[in-house]
Amino acid sequence: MATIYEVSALAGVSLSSVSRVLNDHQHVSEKTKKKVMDAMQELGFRPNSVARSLASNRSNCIGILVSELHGPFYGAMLSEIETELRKAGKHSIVTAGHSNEQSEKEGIEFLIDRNCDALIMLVDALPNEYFVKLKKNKTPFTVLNRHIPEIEDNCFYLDNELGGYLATKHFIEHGHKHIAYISGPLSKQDATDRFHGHQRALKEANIPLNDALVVEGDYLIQSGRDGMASLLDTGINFTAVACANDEMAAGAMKTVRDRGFTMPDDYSIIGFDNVFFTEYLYPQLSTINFPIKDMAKMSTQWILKHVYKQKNIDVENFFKPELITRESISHI
Amino acid sequence: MATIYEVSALAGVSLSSVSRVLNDHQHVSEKTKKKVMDAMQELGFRPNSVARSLASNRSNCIGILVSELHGPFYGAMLSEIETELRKAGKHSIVTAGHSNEQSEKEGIEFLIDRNCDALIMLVDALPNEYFVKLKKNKTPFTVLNRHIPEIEDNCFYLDNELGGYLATKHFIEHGHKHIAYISGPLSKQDATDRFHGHQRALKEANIPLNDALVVEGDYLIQSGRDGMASLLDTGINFTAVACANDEMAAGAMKTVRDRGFTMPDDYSIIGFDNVFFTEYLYPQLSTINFPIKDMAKMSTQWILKHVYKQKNIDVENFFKPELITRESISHI
DNA sequence: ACCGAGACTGGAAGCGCTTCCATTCTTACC
DNA sequence: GGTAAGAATGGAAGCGCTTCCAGTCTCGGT
Repeated sequence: MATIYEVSALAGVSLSSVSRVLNDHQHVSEKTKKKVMDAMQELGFRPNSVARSLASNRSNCIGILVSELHGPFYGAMLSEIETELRKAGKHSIVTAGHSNEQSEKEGIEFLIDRNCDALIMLVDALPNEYFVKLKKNKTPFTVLNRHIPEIEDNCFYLDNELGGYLATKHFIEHGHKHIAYISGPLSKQDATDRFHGHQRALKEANIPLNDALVVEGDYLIQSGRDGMASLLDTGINFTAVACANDEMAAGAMKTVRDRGFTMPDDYSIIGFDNVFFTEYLYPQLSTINFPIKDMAKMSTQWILKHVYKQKNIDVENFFKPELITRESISHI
Repeated sequence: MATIYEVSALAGVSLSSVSRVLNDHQHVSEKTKKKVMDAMQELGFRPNSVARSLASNRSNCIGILVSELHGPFYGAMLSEIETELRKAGKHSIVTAGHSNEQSEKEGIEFLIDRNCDALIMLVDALPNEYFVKLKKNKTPFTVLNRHIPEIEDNCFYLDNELGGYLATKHFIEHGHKHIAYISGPLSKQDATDRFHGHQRALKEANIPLNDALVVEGDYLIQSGRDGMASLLDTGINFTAVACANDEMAAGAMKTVRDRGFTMPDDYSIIGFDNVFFTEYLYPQLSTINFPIKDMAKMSTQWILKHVYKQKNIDVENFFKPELITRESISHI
């Protein structure tokens, strides 16, 4: 691979000049610019981005840390960020944190050590204080699906409580009074928020919360199956079940069908997130939309604005969930 | 961020010694090792990986190029690779090629320019010759889901023809004689291979191929819906439809149901790939297993063996598909 | 013709690390 | 005690680029 030296030699100009045209600096005459371009062309020169990054302390790379690389939710997010970044001529380096404090930390350090210009993170094990401290570092960052009061501007988050409320309220409006709930892991903020929304809707309708009708899952499909099974096993009468995410809803639907019941006649179900496969399910799953793509896009806008100083960018940190009505809920 | 200079000063040893302990070289006494470690600890030193990479021409990073960052198929692959790599203390830099020749090429150059030690690619726009040429470069690589005869060792691929054969043969064994086919984009090798398998199974059973019962899709769900609709609209009698991937199968199922038919009684359906959501569908989709995780894992093993010289690694390039029987196929 | 303000260009010092080479220190052994 | 092989260390030259600084050139204005 040719280096800038060879280009400079072939073009008959100095290193600095080559560097200047490489970086599109002002104060380079058209003549030398052309000479350099031709030489680059001839040599098939491609700048070594590692060297550039070392010398300039700039990488044009954004580090992305998500819990997992698979799954509909993270997939949508990654894809959106990558697309937006590429439009702006930036690149993404993505790594996974596996919902584990140690490996989340390693991931962040890895990205910083690779000289990323900024970070976009969606993680759940690291505590808030970590991010508050991290802000003292030089690498700017953004946090998704999390509200950290001390660094609000860096956060992009959804009103999860409202989402939970909307879901259960929708059931109530359809005449349901006995509503079960399969929650996410209550150690996570979004899970508790969603659950609180559920409780608020119940309270508003003067329906007491029946603890026996609440089970805690882990956001994975199996826990939806198991959760629904144990709900059914209680023998308590209920007609609807709100799930804290779509995966668990899919699991619950499976159990309902395995037990010989139908949906939505015997049981109405609602999910949360509105991931792509909710439309493939039968019946199609009503759910709460989590505008992850919008949030992902917005967080890259934030970076374009704050890190690369692009103008005319408006940033919005707070997002509202919306009810998506499909076929999984019946009137009573 | 502290540099190696400060460590060397604090520890009272030379730069070289610090570097030696950093790289776990032989010929460093326990004493100086300890001094250096302590100094690093005290300064919270973290090596600048960009500088290391520039100086050593090694990055401990593997570049990964996939068509898209979302989707069940790529997600599974990315996740598997990242996990395997991390186990070996390596990192991944992932980028997307968007099934577009230009941007695939850019992606590859980006990864090479970032000094990746090796590449893992799953792309479909770039022609075979590109990879044959690429092999002359210094960066080793691996290609998934593609058989390029000239560089067979670098390829990890599935017997797609066999998969197509297995699917249709399964229908035939269940008494189906009128079998429709929704293919992938026939410009892609895997799509034509799968289709050829379908044809072979038909031929073997002395069933003539009815062109009117073949539609070409693009592997996306909508084309499954549309494909099934136009199949139904032909008015030709058929009882089963083989789809070249699961997404299109999900789309086809949707159309079947929208038209008021049931599965598997009115129509039997089979997919291809065995992505995670096939189990969520109703009826659960029978399909052909594409061992993408195994292939992803194997290709990282290849890299560990050839790039990082790890021993005791056996590499297998060729994978066999398997039939997964679930609920979407009836006997006739 | 002269001056100064920019425009343009080149030189050279770094960015933070690795690694080759040379030097010094140990140790085992005769 | 002397020697040589090998272990341990330090010095210094890069890796390929950016960027500051200083010097040269150009040109309009007087």
